[in-house]
Amino acid sequence: MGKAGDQYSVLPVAKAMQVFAYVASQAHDVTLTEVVQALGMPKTTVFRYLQTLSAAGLFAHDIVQDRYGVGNRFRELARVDALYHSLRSTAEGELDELVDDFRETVNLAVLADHEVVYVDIREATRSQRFQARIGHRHPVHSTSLGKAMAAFLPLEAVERLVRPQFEQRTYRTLTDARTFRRHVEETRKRGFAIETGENEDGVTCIGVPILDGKGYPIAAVSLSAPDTRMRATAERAAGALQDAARRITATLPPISLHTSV
Amino acid sequence: MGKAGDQYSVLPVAKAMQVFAYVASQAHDVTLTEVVQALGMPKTTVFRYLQTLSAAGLFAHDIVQDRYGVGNRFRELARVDALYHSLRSTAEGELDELVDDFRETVNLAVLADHEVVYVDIREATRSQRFQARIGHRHPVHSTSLGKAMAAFLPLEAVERLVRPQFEQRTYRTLTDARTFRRHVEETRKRGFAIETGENEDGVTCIGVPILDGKGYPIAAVSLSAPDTRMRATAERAAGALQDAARRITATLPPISLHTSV
DNA sequence: CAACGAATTTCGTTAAGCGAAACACCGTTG
DNA sequence: CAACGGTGTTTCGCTTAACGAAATTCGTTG
Repeated sequence: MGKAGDQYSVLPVAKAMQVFAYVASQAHDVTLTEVVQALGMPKTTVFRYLQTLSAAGLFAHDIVQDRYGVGNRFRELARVDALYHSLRSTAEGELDELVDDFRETVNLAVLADHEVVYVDIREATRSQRFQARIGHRHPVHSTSLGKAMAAFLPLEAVERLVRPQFEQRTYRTLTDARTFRRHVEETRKRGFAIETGENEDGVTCIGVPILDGKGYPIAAVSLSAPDTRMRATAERAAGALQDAARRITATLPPISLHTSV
Repeated sequence: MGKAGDQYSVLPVAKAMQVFAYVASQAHDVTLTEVVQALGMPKTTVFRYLQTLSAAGLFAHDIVQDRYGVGNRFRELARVDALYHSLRSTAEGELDELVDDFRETVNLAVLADHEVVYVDIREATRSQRFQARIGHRHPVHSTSLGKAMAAFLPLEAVERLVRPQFEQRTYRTLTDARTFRRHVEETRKRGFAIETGENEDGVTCIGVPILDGKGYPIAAVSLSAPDTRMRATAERAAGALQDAARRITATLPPISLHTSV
């Protein structure tokens, strides 16, 4: 339990985290003096940390009883993390199998701020020249990942993604709202998304959504390969991706990001 | 989102919590520069916070990829909080009903560090002179709460509670290991615990355990009243407490504190 | 191999975190 | 009713240690 030390540790932060850990692990809401006695820190210091953490929303300060407990913001963060953690850890095995099976690049992504964010990537092939990286973002309209998720969003949510003029990534990129809506609609009926050189010249992608317990698309998996190689395996790929997505859905915790908050 | 401000806020802590919130809400593990760009803080500062939070175990630092993500310690705290939060919020209504029904003091407690810790208390009657307070602790051996939980613990765990000589709280308090084991055994057979003036002169308590999904006693509820008044209602009280405990158990999340870690 | 981007390390400045102590505010007690 | 003990809040100087610019290392890329 090195409280200080680690060369670059910021002491106020480290100590505040001790307070945090203490409060979070108590079954009851705590008082200032209780924390002081438990951790042996000066009263003023603990007071300030409790105030700071409350102001940040991680704690809730019950003014009436003068007690501090874990706050909603913390629970919200924990909920989101639990979902994403579960997503990544159970997706891991599925991604591996897909790579083994198809020897092509496999992507896992979520939707954030109207963009596709890559969460995990398995590269089977050599030239990783133009591959995305974890954390990188691509547009919704030019990726199979984006279209797969959009297709299973409620209509209002889809409309919030629509732009009068989408960014043109390649000469094949769809750029108008009308075409985007049509692609989304086709994807919904088909059950998986196809994107052919719309995001990157010469690269075709098949994407399927990963739905949470409530049927909301929380993420998507895709297989991407050069057009030439993809043509033969597109159908089988779609099936394999859908199977993987279903299995991932099955192990997700029963919480939804869309309903909460 | 008052980042600073609140009179007593400690800036390093407040800013570190921004970093914390950002990292926790991303679906992927993040890099230093990603956080820097997202939050607009100086590189050095963010670096130090990431180091500090990693040292505290709240983050996990993937050295290979140089990425930071939520750590196990955070998840552990979140798990504990979720359980206790659920316990308290669903117990609330039950406690109210018990107080309404019996017009006597009702207690909710957990076991921590070999002691009974009061988590919630409803006082029906006037003289709150000697009532416990939230966060206060009482011995296991002298309370119905403690005996109720001990009775449903595995034997090794019970033995860890045994002392050669227990504290004598009243002239009726059991003080030897032998008697304690006998009480625990009787409580297990009976299904609820009785304590008559062993913790406090003239006060009788009936306690029942609240079991988690795995059958471990995570908490206990008790009804306490003057000996005289309790005699008549003891049987009915035990039944009502057991019903309440069962209902609380049913709504608890499917996590156990005893298996994890 | 040069050049870039990203993470670490150094270092001097100065702001601000710190904690003792004083203060205010109960609820309690004799 | 007044004194008390225990809590939370506020003040106030001291000095520490947080800060961030810049330099450095490291790895990657063209």
